[in-house]
Amino acid sequence: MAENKRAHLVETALELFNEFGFHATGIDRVQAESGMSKTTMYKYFPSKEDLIQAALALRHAQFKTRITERTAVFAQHYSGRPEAALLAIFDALDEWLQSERFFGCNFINATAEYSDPAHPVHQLCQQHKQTVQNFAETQIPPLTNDDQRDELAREICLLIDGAIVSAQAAGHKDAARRAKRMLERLLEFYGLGRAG
Amino acid sequence: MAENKRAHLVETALELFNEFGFHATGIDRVQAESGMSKTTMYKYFPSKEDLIQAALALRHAQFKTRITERTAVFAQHYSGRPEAALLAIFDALDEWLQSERFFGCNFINATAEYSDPAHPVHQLCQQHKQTVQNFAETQIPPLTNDDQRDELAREICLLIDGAIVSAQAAGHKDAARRAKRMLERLLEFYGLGRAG
DNA sequence: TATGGTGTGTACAGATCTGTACAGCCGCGC
DNA sequence: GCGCGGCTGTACAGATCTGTACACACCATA
Repeated sequence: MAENKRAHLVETALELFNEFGFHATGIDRVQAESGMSKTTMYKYFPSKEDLIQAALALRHAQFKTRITERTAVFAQHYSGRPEAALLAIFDALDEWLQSERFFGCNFINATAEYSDPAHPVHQLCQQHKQTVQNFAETQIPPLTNDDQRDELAREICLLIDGAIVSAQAAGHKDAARRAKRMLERLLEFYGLGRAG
Repeated sequence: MAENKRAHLVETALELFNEFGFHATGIDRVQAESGMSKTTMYKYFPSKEDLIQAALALRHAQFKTRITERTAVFAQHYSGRPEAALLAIFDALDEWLQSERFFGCNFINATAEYSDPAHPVHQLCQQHKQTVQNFAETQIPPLTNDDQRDELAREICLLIDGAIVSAQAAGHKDAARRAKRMLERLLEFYGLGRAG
């Protein structure tokens, strides 16, 4: 029961932080929506800061499993093509952007509220983005040049972030599909496209 | 003097909102840093919400003049090329991302704190992004197809937003230059590149 | 000198936020 | 039954936030 309570608290906090932001979400509201007492809450998380970091850690874990799973599923649609996994990343992204309760990337939103690079929250965001880049890099089929791998991975991240923000701020819910088309053209440049 | 005071208030508020976010920045701090009394402040802006909207309006105005001017300047470096203005947009972006006090796009940050699309602040953000897209579209050289113009403009916006977030959240200060390289390859697809 | 517009300085009301204190309840092993 | 760990419920301290009130100062113009 103990870990259960703790997990439920973090999940509730994550949802609220995601929708309303970190400063705008009060501890009292997390407590009310989680349905447990303030005492219990402060037992597991001695401060709001702890709760914020736990929520981001949860989000990071959720992301890793989900992106891995969904990418693997969607990659099957591009049977045999070497760039299958890369395209599948954007199908998974599309699924997310179109989802009911999409309020942008928690980590992007967090950097908006914690601009100081020395702040722990900001650093969690940087680590998350690095993880995304690493994941993208592992999905890139063999290339002659290692620098190219790194560069392509960064370009993919740029497209991902661009799609997220286009969907969130401009309301372009089809942004992931646009990013995917852009990627396909870029891959041709790297000799990885349909023509390559 | 009157308009002067008002302008100074909005400028101070904008800087603070940009660095620390909207909810985390208190009225008292704006008042203290602006150096004027609370009474005067509330005379010009009856509520914090008014101040926020005025700050975003100022940012929007600043953006429009700056992007127009800097793009015109940088476009001269690509003398005669039809895609000159498009490339210049990313030079102007680069200048911004590299600047001392860069804390991301105010409007992206605002949507992080005001997720409700019906909220006035969120709508200001959407309008801003639409303006960017319109500006990009006017910089596109003649294309046979109007749908292509619209699509290319959206792709440019996606690259811009991606670059901003890469610089802000991942710390990739060279993101604008990466986005520009990506654009150059995309332009070849549209028959607008060096090869086209 | 009188007046009115503009701004200052500050105290404060009232709400809300984080975090603490403390009395009590419930279920489970002994 | 009894003790005890885990949880509840709530009151409250102390800080901070938005917004208001009010007395006063400055200064141009009549």
